[in-house]
Amino acid sequence: MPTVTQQDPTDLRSEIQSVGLKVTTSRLAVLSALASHPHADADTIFKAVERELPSTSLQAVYGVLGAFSDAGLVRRIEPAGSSALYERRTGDNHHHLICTSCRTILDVDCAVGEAPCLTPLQDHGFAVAQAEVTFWGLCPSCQSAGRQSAEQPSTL
Amino acid sequence: MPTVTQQDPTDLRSEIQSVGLKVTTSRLAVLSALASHPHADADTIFKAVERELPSTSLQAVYGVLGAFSDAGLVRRIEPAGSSALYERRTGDNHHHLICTSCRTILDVDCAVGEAPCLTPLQDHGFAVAQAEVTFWGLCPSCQSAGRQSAEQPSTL
DNA sequence: CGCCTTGTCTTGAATGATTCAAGATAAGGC
DNA sequence: GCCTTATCTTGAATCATTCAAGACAAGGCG
Repeated sequence: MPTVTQQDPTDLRSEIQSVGLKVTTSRLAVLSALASHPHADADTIFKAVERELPSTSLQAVYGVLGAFSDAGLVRRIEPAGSSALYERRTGDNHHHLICTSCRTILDVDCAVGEAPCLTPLQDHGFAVAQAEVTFWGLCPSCQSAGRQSAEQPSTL
Repeated sequence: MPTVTQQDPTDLRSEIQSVGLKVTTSRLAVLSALASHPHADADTIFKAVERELPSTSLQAVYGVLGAFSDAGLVRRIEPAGSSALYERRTGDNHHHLICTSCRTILDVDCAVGEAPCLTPLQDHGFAVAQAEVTFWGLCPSCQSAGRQSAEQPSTL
């Protein structure tokens, strides 16, 4: 087998096995593609995977991403105005900083330690399991280019 | 004209005028429907409006909601797994508490005063304009019914 | 080491939310 | 009350995502 991944394939393999999923070339390729595309949608991952495995179908990518999400291997986010995006960094409840102009996405550590934002002011009796925080703003390069927000500006 | 709204129609009328939009029966009906459906999607509003104005089209509702959003009259939110939802409460950057089982949505005041969460730990040079916070959990009645989360549980 | 079961992938098509476009209509300034 | 222009109606297109049926491959077992 030629060099298929930028990362030790053994790691990817055992990562998939550790959650009880069968190891397939599609799954290895999707996991590898996620490493180089930290916040990618299904189609972006499909195009990346397709370069190495031309027979791969978009539906297979959806299937793999779904299985990975269910298994907790990847995290699925759905920012307003985007299709679903997938990322490998899981389990730390980090948040996101999204540029309203170019839609660059960066990770932001959880604002107050471990699970900070977990407690809203009024919980209305809910058993809160997660707080999802998205910061919207202009990234440095869009600021200097004088670009304006395309979304999510009027809401504040 | 018969009684069309649960709320003083004059208020609705001036609210629409105040943002420089023409006052139409569709717009009055949509704004009124939003009062009784605090976090409704376009189709729900359409069905409510249709009861009073049978000639109304879904596309008109989309158009009205789009115009209201642009004008800042209503706020559009897109929680993961939902279609777009609209609410009248704007300008206070409040947050949302969503039941992962029945998808009930409640408003939560901004966690730390005025615009608290506005400052992430690392802003990466972004000009942050808004912080959007969504709390996911089980509502009281789903807890006592022993229901489980349908979404968004594995991510924490 | 090869078979068998079962999960996964391919192909093809359906769904649902949302948007686009063209012509008909109504709001509101004059 | 008329005219301009924004809005609404009707009809259709788009996009992400999911469903379904059959072909295929992973990995446990003999």
